[in-house]
Amino acid sequence: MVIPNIHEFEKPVVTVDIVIFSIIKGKLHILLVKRKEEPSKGEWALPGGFVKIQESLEEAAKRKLLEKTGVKDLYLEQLYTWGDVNRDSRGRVITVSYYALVNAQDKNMQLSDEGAKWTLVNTNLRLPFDHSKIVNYALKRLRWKFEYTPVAFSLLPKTFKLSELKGLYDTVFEKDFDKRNFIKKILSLKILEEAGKEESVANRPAKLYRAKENISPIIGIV
Amino acid sequence: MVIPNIHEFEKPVVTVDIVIFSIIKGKLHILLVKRKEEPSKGEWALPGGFVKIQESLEEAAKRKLLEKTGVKDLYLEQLYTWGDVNRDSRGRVITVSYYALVNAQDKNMQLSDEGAKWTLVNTNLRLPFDHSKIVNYALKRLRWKFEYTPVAFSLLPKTFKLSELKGLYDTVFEKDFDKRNFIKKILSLKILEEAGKEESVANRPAKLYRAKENISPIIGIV
DNA sequence: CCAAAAGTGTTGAAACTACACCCATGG
DNA sequence: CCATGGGTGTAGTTTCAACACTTTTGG
Repeated sequence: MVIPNIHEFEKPVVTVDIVIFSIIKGKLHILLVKRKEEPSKGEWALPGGFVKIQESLEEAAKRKLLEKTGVKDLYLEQLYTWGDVNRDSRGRVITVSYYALVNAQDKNMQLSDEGAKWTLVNTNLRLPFDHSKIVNYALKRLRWKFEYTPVAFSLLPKTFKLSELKGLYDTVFEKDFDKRNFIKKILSLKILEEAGKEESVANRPAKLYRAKENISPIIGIV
Repeated sequence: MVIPNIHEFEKPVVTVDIVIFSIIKGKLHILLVKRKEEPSKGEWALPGGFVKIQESLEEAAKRKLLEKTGVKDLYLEQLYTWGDVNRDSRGRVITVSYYALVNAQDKNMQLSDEGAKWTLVNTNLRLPFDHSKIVNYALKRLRWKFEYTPVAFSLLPKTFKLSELKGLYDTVFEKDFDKRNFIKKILSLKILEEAGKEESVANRPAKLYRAKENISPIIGIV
């Protein structure tokens, strides 16, 4: 068999960059890391790195996630691939961006080192490279996913109160949904099942729910 | 300034592959080209090729489109990036897939050569590499876009009859939408304006419409 | 006058919005 | 008994789905 030499071409470098979302104190945050190398050394940027020749894109993203957060099982989805010629001063670098949802209560969760921090999401974050664009894009996608799929549960512990779920939607959409309508809508989807009650709280204890096992991906919540 | 040598890593090859949709005789087709090289030489596959070191991903996709169809201005959108380690027998090849919508009535449209053909879309196309997966993914995205955005007009001539627009939705969704409800819905969106009447047809002439200039991207049609 | 495609309204069902008060618990 | 957050129903409005006949034109 003739195998043409596809390696004659000058090749770009391929990286992955990840927007890691989590809820900290009820607010939406993303993980940033302090860059250890030029360019933009010392600045806070999205975690990411080179794709090894023997790992798939998703494997590369998972490897980075594990390194930075210690968390293995989480929601991970490809976002978009950014390939402008001059997006990186070191040369031609194409980056495949991903976003991930991690549950901050996860017991395995721990930031790798002092060079990582959770930052409140807002659309005016100033980040190096085209990372601001990537974050804004991730936020759009996250909202879309929340609206049409049951992805929200990835940001919550296994069992949760409906008020926590509503709070999550409130934060993600920067709205204050109507409590009664929200609960009505969610329950009508039949994707939740009851999972006991809150205990020893200083007020009426809330019912707990969990997501059913095989819930369909498209729901249409908002 | 210190510029670390990011070129020490073994680098993958990056290509673009394009799913080019068009409507031929009222049916949804995609463009396939006959491969001139191994692997899968002689088989029909998606048009695509290497990304040059000095062009963006989108430029690469546009270049390929122009080569294959002669059409310059069209709807082009990135789909997904496929990066499994063994997706190409020649070595590590990452492909950024795009889809494009071309209006088959476009006067610039002409297939480049005998090595290209329009093929009726169905979900059982057997194509080399992971191209079948890419086509199915493109079809999903196309439906979503049709449902929520006014992208359909990219597949029609500048002015068109509502029955043509409905026919397009019928094909894309493999349904037969109700004529009255469809027209009601489309007109209620106020994204169309009247543009005269059909002439010299053997039946009642239809009103023609065109898409307004600045229509918002999200509509919710179906 | 015939064939062909265009055009046009109504009704019942379902989904959505807005809105305010009582309940259960711990301290 | 008080403070805190949990829980619940209705009515008006809008959107959606189903459905069939008449109109205009050229031949």
